[in-house]
Amino acid sequence: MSLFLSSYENRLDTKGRISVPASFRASVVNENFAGVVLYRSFTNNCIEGMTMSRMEQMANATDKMGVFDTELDDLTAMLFADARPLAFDVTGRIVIPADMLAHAGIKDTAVFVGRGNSFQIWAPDAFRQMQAQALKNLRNSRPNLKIGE
Amino acid sequence: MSLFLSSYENRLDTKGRISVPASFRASVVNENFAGVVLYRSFTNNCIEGMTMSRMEQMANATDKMGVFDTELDDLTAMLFADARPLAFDVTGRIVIPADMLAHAGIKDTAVFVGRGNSFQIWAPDAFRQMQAQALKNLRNSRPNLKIGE
DNA sequence: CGTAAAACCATAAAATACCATAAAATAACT
DNA sequence: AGTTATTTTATGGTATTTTATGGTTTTACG
Repeated sequence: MSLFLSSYENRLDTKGRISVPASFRASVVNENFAGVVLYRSFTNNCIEGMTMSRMEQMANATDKMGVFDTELDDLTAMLFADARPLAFDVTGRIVIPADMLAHAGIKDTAVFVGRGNSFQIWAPDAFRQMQAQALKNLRNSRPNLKIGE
Repeated sequence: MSLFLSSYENRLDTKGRISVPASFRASVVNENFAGVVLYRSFTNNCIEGMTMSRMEQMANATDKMGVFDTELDDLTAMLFADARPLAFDVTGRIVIPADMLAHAGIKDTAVFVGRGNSFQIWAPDAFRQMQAQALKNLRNSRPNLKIGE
């Protein structure tokens, strides 16, 4: 799976349609499902997005942690219940459900934000605030991510 | 992956295109993605550059640390959201986005600076200043790099 | 029906592919 | 080695395609 990188600010039209950035669509082009899966973020006022196959990976990962693991109950309850598969139309647009837009405070413009193996959708001002804070945090304490060989 | 070495000063044309040094392109020739990934440096007024496969390694590293790991949130928020994959054109040029040029203070000329497994892009004067300072620092306190047993 | 969703059509701007050339580097040949 | 021939590289301009976005028509369906 190719990565979701960079950020793109697109507009919703009167019918609620919004173009998924072309480069994001390219990350999905080899998938069985020609679209993305969205769910409301647990941690931020934003929408989480990923490919269907990654959703399947997460289902497998929860299985590995034990089918009756109580800690995962809440996660799976939210995650899979809230997740909505949205197919692209012919020009690469989706219609984001109204409750998701409300959760992220999105009105007429949204930012698609690359997160590597997944992505997020933010309201523009909330996104810029989050970015500024992240940069601030990073400058205070550099995280130790090792790549190795 | 072969190393990014030496420094090259190239010019941007009116459309913002700039040739990636041939020797840097040679370092990417075996990659799936024929281009480089750039992001704004967190610490310097310059642009960081790397290969796509290195970017993928970072995504995999974050996955291993846990999908909902909070420690990496800030890093991934900045890194993947800001990273831009830029494919070479037929003659080996890329178009560096305007916000990145602004961040590095680049106008019509830029310096590609080898950094081993990665590289940087600087405005010429800022680069020379940085080099001078680095030399000064090195003369004051020699680093203790040991090779072999 | 009437309403929502999906399919279809159109277009300006932005991104990318294409073509051309001079300078620099490399190779070939006295 | 010195000169010439060939290739590569950096750089410039133009043409074509893609993308985001808007509107309209048709289909699905309660």
